[in-house]
Amino acid sequence: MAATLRDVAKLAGVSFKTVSNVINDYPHVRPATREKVERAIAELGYKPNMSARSLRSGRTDTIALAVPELNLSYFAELAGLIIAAAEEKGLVTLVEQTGGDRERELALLHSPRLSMTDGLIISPLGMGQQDTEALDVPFPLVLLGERTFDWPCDHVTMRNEDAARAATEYLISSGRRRIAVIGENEAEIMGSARLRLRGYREALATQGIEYDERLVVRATLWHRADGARAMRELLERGVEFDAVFGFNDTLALGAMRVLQEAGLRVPEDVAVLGFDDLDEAAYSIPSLTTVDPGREWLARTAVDTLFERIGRGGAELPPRTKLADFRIIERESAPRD
Amino acid sequence: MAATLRDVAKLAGVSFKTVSNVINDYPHVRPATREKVERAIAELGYKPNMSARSLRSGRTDTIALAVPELNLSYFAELAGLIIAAAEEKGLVTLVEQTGGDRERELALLHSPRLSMTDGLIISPLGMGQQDTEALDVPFPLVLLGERTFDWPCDHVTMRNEDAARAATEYLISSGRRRIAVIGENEAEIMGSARLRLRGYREALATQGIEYDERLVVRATLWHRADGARAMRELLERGVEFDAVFGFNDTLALGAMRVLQEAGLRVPEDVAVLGFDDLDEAAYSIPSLTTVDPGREWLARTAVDTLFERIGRGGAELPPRTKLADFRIIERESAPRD
DNA sequence: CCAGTGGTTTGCATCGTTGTAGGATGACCC
DNA sequence: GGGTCATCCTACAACGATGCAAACCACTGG
Repeated sequence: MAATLRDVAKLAGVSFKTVSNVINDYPHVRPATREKVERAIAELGYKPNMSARSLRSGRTDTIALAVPELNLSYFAELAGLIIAAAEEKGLVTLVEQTGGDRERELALLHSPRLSMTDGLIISPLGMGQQDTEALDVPFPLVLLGERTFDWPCDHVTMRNEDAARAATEYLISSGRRRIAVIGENEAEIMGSARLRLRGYREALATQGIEYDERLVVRATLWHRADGARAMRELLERGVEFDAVFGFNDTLALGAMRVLQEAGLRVPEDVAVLGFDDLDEAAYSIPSLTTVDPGREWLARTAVDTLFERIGRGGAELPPRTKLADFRIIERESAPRD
Repeated sequence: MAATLRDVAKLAGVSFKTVSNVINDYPHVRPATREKVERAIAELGYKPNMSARSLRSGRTDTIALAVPELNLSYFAELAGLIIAAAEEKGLVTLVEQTGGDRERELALLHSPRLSMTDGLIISPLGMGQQDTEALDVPFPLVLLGERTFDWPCDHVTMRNEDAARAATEYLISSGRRRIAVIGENEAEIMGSARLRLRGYREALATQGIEYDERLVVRATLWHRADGARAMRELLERGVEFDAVFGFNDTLALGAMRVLQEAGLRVPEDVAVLGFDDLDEAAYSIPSLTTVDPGREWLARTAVDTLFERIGRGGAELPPRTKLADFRIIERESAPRD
């Protein structure tokens, strides 16, 4: 069927190894020979067989990316950035969706499928500290998006806790006192939910505001519908509040929608603040004040970090943790004061 | 390093071929032998080497998916559905972003990278009829999302034209007469833009409404910001209009945002109708009336179609075109009357 | 007791590439 | 003219799996 090195070699009148040398830019090839070979390659439309190359060389130039769901805008935008960053390094990306499910995350780490890749970037949701051992894998691995415990691999993470504290303080400094949060999820041991909640509580404590758990609404998934549902629940509880901190933009936008349906004005009656700085946060009505967690930096750094480890000597590097800078993007839903 | 068939075989005391037979569920293996082998596999943590398997068997159990950008919610949601559908069939998915760029789309079709996959699902934007030949490729290919010309491969497409006509008629029947459209793009020869515009014009013609090109606003990319920009342009033109048909939801949402900033009420002053039925369309304020193009069906059908062609005999199947059903989802931004 | 049968296991070639080591060629110098 | 040394090219052996065909092993029946 498809042409192989040998076919090209026969046509060019050289040994098939010389063709291989041409393809791999081996320096000692006479220009005349190189040209002859290149003509033959063009004529036959020869393309190297990647499986054979991988088998022989051990490199696949492919990485795997595991995210909960592409349906979640945050992960979709992140995946897009990672795929682009990988491509710049000559890597293609294989995308897996774990649904944030611990079993599937663990299964993925042991999947034979990974032998088709040079390494994995995973954004885990379900795994907890008890799974530390599972991360001791024989291939390059970068953990993404969580400030975790002392795990034996590279992390590229955001300042969840600091950012949540800063966001809460921002709301407080703009005069809000009864700040609800949406997105709490104690099941997710290591996840952002816990860390963001902690940041929120720290800010309250620092500012001498009492923590009221009636203002905390759970949301295990962070779709827009979950934000809407959570806000309805909050309204039903009948607690007073003058601000809502959504643990991500999607939740915040869903919640904002319900607030407005209920006749509450944003930001006059209730300020709303999100987390992620999604594309759409700038275009909601009102536009959403949010935390930019440095997503682009995260994506690029994750790929760079993985790439270093894939290269030779990579296995010897000590585990590294890299933290993105965040900033609060002020928009209409929660003005500075 | 990693264990191979031979290591397992030595430990189990059988030939390495027997181990292969166990792994591939070859029927004639004595239960006792099978168990012995399985124990050895477990003990060594053996995982088959996918590159070697692919090289030998010619199958990779991997498909490639090419979309313009994951940053566009429509394609992110579509990609998520396709990856899930592929996984159900035991396939993993490699994702490429073309940026809707013709050169990159064409380059992809010739990429040696594809020899790592069993087939490609591509959602082209930049390619036109002049590229028909480029689609005559030696591997399974499914074209997605456009009603194209007579191309020599499978299409799975939506009824762009019919749906746009129905959407426009919907607006007309609700009493609107000056219907603006956002998203026109004549550069994209074969794309949805052209087809949706055609459907729009047909509806106008049928209903005896004159086509006014001042109501047509261009948008080459379909991000939210483009919708916003287009709406600003429309407002500056000073033409009257009582409805806006965005060629996708993202455009419509961006436009709606600008409308409201300008003090126009949706739907009282201007009705807004989108296309795609994104998750977020249900949660905007007001919620967005839109066309559901049958995305889930599209994703599943694309994978099924590719899968059939990957299987043996697939090359002999004639090119097929499959059309998804659409429906109009009535929401607040454009009530039925 | 041996040929025939069917289940079970094995040996060998092979997929298309790259790595290693060494052979051929010609230029250059003493 | 022979030795040395780049430069260029080639031969051969892997990489780890699967497909094919043949070998092996009970059994059975004549």
